[in-house]
Amino acid sequence: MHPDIPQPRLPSGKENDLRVRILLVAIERFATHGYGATSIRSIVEAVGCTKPALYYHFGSKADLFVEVHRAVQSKVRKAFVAMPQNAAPLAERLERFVSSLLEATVEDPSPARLLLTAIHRPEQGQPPLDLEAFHAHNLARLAAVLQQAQAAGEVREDLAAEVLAEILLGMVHHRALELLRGKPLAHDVSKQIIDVFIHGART
Amino acid sequence: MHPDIPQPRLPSGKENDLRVRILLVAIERFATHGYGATSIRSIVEAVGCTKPALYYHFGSKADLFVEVHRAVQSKVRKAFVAMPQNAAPLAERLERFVSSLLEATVEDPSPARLLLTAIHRPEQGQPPLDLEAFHAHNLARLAAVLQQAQAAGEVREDLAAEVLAEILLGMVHHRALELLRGKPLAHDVSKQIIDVFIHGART
DNA sequence: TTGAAGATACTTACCGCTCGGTAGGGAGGC
DNA sequence: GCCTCCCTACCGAGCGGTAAGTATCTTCAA
Repeated sequence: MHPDIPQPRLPSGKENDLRVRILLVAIERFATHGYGATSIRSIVEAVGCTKPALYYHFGSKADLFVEVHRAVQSKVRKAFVAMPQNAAPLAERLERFVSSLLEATVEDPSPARLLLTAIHRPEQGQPPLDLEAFHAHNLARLAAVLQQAQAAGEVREDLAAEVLAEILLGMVHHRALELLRGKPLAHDVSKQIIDVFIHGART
Repeated sequence: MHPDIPQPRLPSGKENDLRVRILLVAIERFATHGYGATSIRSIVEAVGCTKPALYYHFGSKADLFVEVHRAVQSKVRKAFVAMPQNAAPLAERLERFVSSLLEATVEDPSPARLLLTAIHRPEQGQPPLDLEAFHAHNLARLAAVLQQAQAAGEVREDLAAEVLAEILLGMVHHRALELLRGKPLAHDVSKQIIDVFIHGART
């Protein structure tokens, strides 16, 4: 009835305002500084609330971290799921896939930072996350596309599709890591990566 | 003059026994847990000395960390320097290079862990290390080999040698990261990587 | 229509612990 | 007597987490 009144309390109105704000700040902080080096104090200071407010919505630092990962994983998973539905030629499918991952990282580096760190550099004391399953799922998606290309005679069959998928994902991960370090993307970087992956470095 | 006398003090005799022991433990700890999560207390406990003993030999935690990196970088640099002197065919040179890096990592994962972490996940609060220069130097070594192969007509020239070197190094870094996560090396993994790098995934 | 009960969503103020680092002293060789 | 090398004992700061109180909204009996 009075839509522009401050509406000081309650979830219903704007979907748990403070909880969402904490989560967004936490994503950025955990992504930038890691688990151990991110203090609850720094989060609540950035949000503009107090510690018990945070502990009211998230039971502990570990719980908050798990929640952060849950939010980010579901977002990234979509890029991997969307790929196989594309019906274009192999090179173009792979190129779009790589491009979508890299450009999403340019727009918002936090998910990539969070996931790559959690996979390659889990910290002691941080809660377990089962990224193995997440990683395996994404790898399987990519491998399925390559296997399909193997069946069509476009891709060599002496190496398993999983091995090839692992190699390609390695190229992408590495380029993403370089991007996170600050190296800007050339406009045709996805094309370059896929071209080398498919045709190799030979003449 | 008295080379085999115990000589309980002073650097000369056994090269500063305690200092070396601290350094070795610190390499392993910093590599395993990172800078922030490694406490001086845990190091001296593992070594079997006290904090002031450590602070006597290394002025601060940051200084110790820099010293650790200095020791490790000079070790790894050798693998990159040794490669170009090899006069075998391209595929074999690259394969040996990859193989030497990966197998050194199996023997002692600390250097790889330390360097890859410092490059991809520097922590706030940790001292600056100028890994940019280290990374650029290693990349240039690899690029030089590829440029030589380009001149010999073995490698495509539409992509710069640096771009190809970056891609290959990405494949190696990624495989090393997987190794550090626990995925064991297949006996022919270096061959697979180089084969895909040179010939691509196509049929 | 009201007003007490209760749930919700926070606040201020504190706790115990671990951290990097140090003051000051002592043992032993030159 | 001095220098090297290392010890015991301590410091202030920052950490994750909490006890206890408070303002606001919801519910429902009188």
